Amino acid sequence: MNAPRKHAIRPATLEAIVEAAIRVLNANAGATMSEIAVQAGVGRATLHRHFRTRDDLVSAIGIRCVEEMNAAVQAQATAGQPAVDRLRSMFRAVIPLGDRYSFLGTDYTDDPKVREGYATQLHWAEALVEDLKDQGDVARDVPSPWVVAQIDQLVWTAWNAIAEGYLSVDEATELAVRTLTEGLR
Amino acid sequence: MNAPRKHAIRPATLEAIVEAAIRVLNANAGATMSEIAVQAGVGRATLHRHFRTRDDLVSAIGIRCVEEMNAAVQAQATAGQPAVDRLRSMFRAVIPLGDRYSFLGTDYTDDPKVREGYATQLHWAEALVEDLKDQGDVARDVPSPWVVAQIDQLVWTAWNAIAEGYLSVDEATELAVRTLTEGLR
DNA sequence: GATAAATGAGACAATAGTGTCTCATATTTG
DNA sequence: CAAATATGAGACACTATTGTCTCATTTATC
Repeated sequence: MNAPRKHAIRPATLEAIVEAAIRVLNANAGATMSEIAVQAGVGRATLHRHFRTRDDLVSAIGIRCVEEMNAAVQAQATAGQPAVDRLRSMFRAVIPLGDRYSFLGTDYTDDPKVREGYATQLHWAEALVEDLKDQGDVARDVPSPWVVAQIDQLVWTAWNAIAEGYLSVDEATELAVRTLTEGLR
Repeated sequence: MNAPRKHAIRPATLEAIVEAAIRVLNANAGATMSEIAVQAGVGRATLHRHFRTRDDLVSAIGIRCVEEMNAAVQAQATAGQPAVDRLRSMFRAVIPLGDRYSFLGTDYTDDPKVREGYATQLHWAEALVEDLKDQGDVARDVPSPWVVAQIDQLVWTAWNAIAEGYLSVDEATELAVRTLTEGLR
């Protein structure tokens, strides 16, 4: 089972590759293996040793990002707090990840695990929206898909605001919650 | 000046190429010239005859989309209506264009005309936000870049809702205005 | 209908990226 | 320190795409 296969990867190397791939692919969805290798500070051959093809690499980091997101989301989902507080917690946990998973929207990986992870997120978001409606934080006549989409977009807007430096994480989180429930009036 | 150069393009051919390019590139930012040619129903050589390189073609349709957007936006900006009504008119005009210019976000063209057109839009949006604040439709303590970003995102969310068929253009427009000002409570 | 020009189809070289391999070097592990 | 092995560097064949060119055919224009 745990046979020491040839070309086991060094943790530091794997980490460098994955982080570089996330960084580079978010900046440019069509980035080449060479670019990623350079940014990771490893040889191009090393990339191919551990991820046979480019698609394998893209899938791998897709899976990683989705799992990261789900972990952040579900860590907040357990508490028996009011729905708005869970929404706020979720925003605060997910917003800082904005720059890591934004490529998932464009560089769509067909990997079933990515789809599955995304479906999980969607399902959780729908449940939260249902709770928000129950509590009267969101009106019943608003289609749930609209609310879910809005939450998605707010994460991105918030991360952008932080990246551009005109809001702190807490301010952006608060403004996101406010935008969704009360609007900007 | 107007010397009849060789290889003047036929209007129908140009139209077919541009429309196909917009369609194909929105679906797949990395689409090849061959794919575009097939979708346009023209030979690949014809593409290169009128757009020397692939970048030229991408720039050209980038410019076209931005100009289209600006035309739609500015047609609504003239009237001396209240700010909210202008916001609503703008949404109704721009939302249906969602599927044509969404690629501008990803397949970023460095063309100065695209940048310029985008800057124009941004400038107009900022002015509208200022008016909304003056009218009390948007609170003064909300950073204007946040409001502008929110408007941007709402256009995309609204178009998506229409594409997925759960809202009409009018419903989506109304919901967008409502989301921005009153929130979803 | 005759002429001119735009187009389609295909051949072509050039380029860029992928994936494989080898061997010397560096690093870990005992 | 010694043995094992992961890595870096580079060569290599292969593929896909780009951009150019030519020539026969279609389309527009007079």
